[in-house]
Amino acid sequence: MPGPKAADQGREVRGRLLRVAAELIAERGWSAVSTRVLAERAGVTPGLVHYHFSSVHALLTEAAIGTMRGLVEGLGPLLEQAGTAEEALDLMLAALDEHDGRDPMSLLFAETYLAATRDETLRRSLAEVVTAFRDRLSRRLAAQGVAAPDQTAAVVAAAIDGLMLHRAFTPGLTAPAVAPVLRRLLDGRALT
Amino acid sequence: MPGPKAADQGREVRGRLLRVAAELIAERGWSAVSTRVLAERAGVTPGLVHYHFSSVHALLTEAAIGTMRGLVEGLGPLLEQAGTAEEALDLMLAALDEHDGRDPMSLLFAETYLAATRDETLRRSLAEVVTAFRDRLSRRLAAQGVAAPDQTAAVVAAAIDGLMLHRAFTPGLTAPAVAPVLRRLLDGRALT
DNA sequence: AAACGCCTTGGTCGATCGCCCAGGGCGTAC
DNA sequence: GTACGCCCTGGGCGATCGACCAAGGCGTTT
Repeated sequence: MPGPKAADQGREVRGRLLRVAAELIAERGWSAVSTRVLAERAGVTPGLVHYHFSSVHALLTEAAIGTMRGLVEGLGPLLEQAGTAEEALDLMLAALDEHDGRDPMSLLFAETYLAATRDETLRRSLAEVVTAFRDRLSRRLAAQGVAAPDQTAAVVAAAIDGLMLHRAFTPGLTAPAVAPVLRRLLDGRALT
Repeated sequence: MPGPKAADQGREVRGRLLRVAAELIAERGWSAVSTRVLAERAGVTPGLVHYHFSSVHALLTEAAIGTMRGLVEGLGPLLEQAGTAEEALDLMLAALDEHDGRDPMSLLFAETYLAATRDETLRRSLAEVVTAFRDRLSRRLAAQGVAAPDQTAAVVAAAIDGLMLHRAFTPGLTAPAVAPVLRRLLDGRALT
């Protein structure tokens, strides 16, 4: 058996590289994250990056998907606690208020969306994460009698993402401003 | 006076570089468009790029803003012709149907949004283009008695953009599927 | 003590990057 | 016919890129 002490340190460094990668994707953009900058910020030498990961792209993929999955799965339980559909929407609006389109998490999402259009593997992983969240939201809406819950959940999720993108260059787009409009999306109770 | 013939050819090459740049932003991503690839596809030598433009970034900015402005201003008159708010929404849905999140135009928009978060000048130009369109849509909605037209227009525009992004990895998100849900956004006529 | 295994270092490879510049082609104005 | 102005070429600068590899540190197992 190899030394467990060294193995622990190795895992720690690997995790640090993943966290740094998520930061740098947001700061510099997916394709501008380089081996050397990653290593420097993680406090290791460049060679280590290709020891722990098969390529920079693989590191970025694991970092992005892992971070996004963590956030989405953290949001899930909160969604279950929401009594009404309006409360569920309020939860999404709170997320909108925390992210102005230029913060690390917003940028990580947007960068990953774009990178996914050019990489089949990433696209599948991303679809998994987003679909899982959308299904949770859909079930929540269905339980509240909202019509066409799947489509409604898809539109709400897309609208929140789109609003974050637009907020980056349209400051006035705050949660309180758009909340009344978004609430109309839940008004389809008597329809099909 | 210099030869008008040479000047015309120069303008032609400049325009070709702009068109090629818009293509490559979509194909490779904003920060992965290089001097040499631009020149090769435009059928000129690399040196010409820095003759017509001060930098690659300046070329990309002019190409992106120009293309987006062209599309948005082309959509404007169509919006004016729309009799009802529902018809205006149908126009947006038609745009959604033409773009699946992985076509050149969708990617150009998304890439420019992201690049704008890292460049003040680009951000301002982009805000100008998007705001102009949103104002047109807002006036159209206001004329139809939709409540909170500004906020509604902002949400509709953001939702369409967000849906395009999501369509890239969620194929089922077609215009017919989400149309009934989006139509609820226009139902705020009796409210504030 | 010797052998083993994992983590880590530091340097090097060829390729590519943005940008610059000396010089040639060519039509127009003197 | 000579000079001028614009367009364009091709080569070259230093910097940076992803990936690779030989060598060493070090705790664990024999």
